Amino acid sequence: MAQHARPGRPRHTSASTASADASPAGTAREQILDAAAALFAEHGFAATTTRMIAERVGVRQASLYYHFAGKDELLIELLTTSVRPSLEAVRGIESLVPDTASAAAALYLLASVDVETLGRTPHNIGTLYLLPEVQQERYDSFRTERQELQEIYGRLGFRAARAEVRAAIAEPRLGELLIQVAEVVIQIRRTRSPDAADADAVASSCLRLCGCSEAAIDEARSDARSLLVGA
Amino acid sequence: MAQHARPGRPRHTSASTASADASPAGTAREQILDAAAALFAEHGFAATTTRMIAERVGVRQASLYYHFAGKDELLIELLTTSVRPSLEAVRGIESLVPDTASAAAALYLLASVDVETLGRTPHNIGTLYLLPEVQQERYDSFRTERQELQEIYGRLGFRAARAEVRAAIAEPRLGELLIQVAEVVIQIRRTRSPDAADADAVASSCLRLCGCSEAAIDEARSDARSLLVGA
DNA sequence: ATTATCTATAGATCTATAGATAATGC
DNA sequence: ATTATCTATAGATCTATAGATAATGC
Repeated sequence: MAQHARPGRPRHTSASTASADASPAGTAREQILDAAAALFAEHGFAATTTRMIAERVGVRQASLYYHFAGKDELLIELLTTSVRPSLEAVRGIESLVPDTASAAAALYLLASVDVETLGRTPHNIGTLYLLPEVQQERYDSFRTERQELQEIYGRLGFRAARAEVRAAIAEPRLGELLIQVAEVVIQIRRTRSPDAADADAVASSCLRLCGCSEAAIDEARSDARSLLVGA
Repeated sequence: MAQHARPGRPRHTSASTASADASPAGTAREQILDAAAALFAEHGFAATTTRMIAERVGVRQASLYYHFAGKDELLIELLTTSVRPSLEAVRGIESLVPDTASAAAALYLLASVDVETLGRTPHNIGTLYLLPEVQQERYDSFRTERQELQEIYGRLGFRAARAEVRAAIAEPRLGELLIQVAEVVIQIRRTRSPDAADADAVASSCLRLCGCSEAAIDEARSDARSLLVGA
């Protein structure tokens, strides 16, 4: 085993590592978070028991409590460390994009980055935001962040939109629609792995939904690529 | 009480009806299903206990089992009786629309009806399809139906799409995107009540996503209305 | 007699804590 | 001595069943 020998009583180890899973270890803490993420995403929060998590890691149920105060803390930690950074990555795009670039290029870039991020998170962790439990007040701060992302979509989309669309759909509504389009990746991942074609389809769809012409979309796509290289 | 006196031991009745809820009764069975729908949608399936359901109805927890074999049966019944019919309502649209009408009008109509239905179900019951539990094999038949709806979106959308879009996005992918746009209503209902402007915004967005021009959208909107009147 | 409820409770969890133990590291 | 696990278990549920009971209806 490449596992570096560390202090502490050894694990019970009964066929746990034998599982064909890709469990490249990491610290015990990371292993637990990874198992919890996979199970929360697949079964939901309430339906996932601490025993299920422990079994997947290969430790006894009670051992989780050496690393975490409780089940809630696992979800909080996952929302904080895995989902929040993806929002922050995206947050910079609005300011990063120079005024000379079209809003359409910025929106294309935003959607691409968002889709890319959601598409690569382990265990489709983006689903955690959709869990019914996260609707509770208790998780307000996380929903506030999604709200912020939605507003960025709204602002960029509104700037990119053609006049008729701006007249028909208010900015906040446009934000709701665009983030919804980007999050199709979460649904896609339930049945298959999204690829580059999906990323382009989603980003282009955001622009089409704003009423951009095909020529404008082609331009935005290539502008977005040069922005990405320039950064 | 307008409640018609029926056989059976009376309920314990401790301030249960005092709750400010709109509980226009109906049969006990209906009351239980209504309570379950509200709680499943708000807290999820696993996090909702049979005690919570019983309390909302105003009966003792064990009394539920006179009407239902178990908690699972409640979810099955809700998926069957409340969600399935909305799919069936929509299913007819594809065939109903005469060939003389544009595919764009048919897509506009489909999205409008879908949004209307999702927008009016009690307790935003459309969320039930999104519960993690419904991903399990056990509920395959219900996901198959959503799949069918998605295929209808794909076919109509592909027919309505302009050539450049058909070249860029395959029909099944288009279906995924369009159903995702329609289901923004479920998200909207978490914070506010969707209105007619939302319905038009969603339906128009579906057409824009297919690359339709504003003129084509205006025409589709008015054609959809006359189709609705004609039926 | 039939119906729809109730009370009481068994059996199966599930979360979290207490205290023991088997390693490493000084 | 410190660390990370283990075993054992308390206390709190939660689901579902058994059997009693309070109505109506014949």
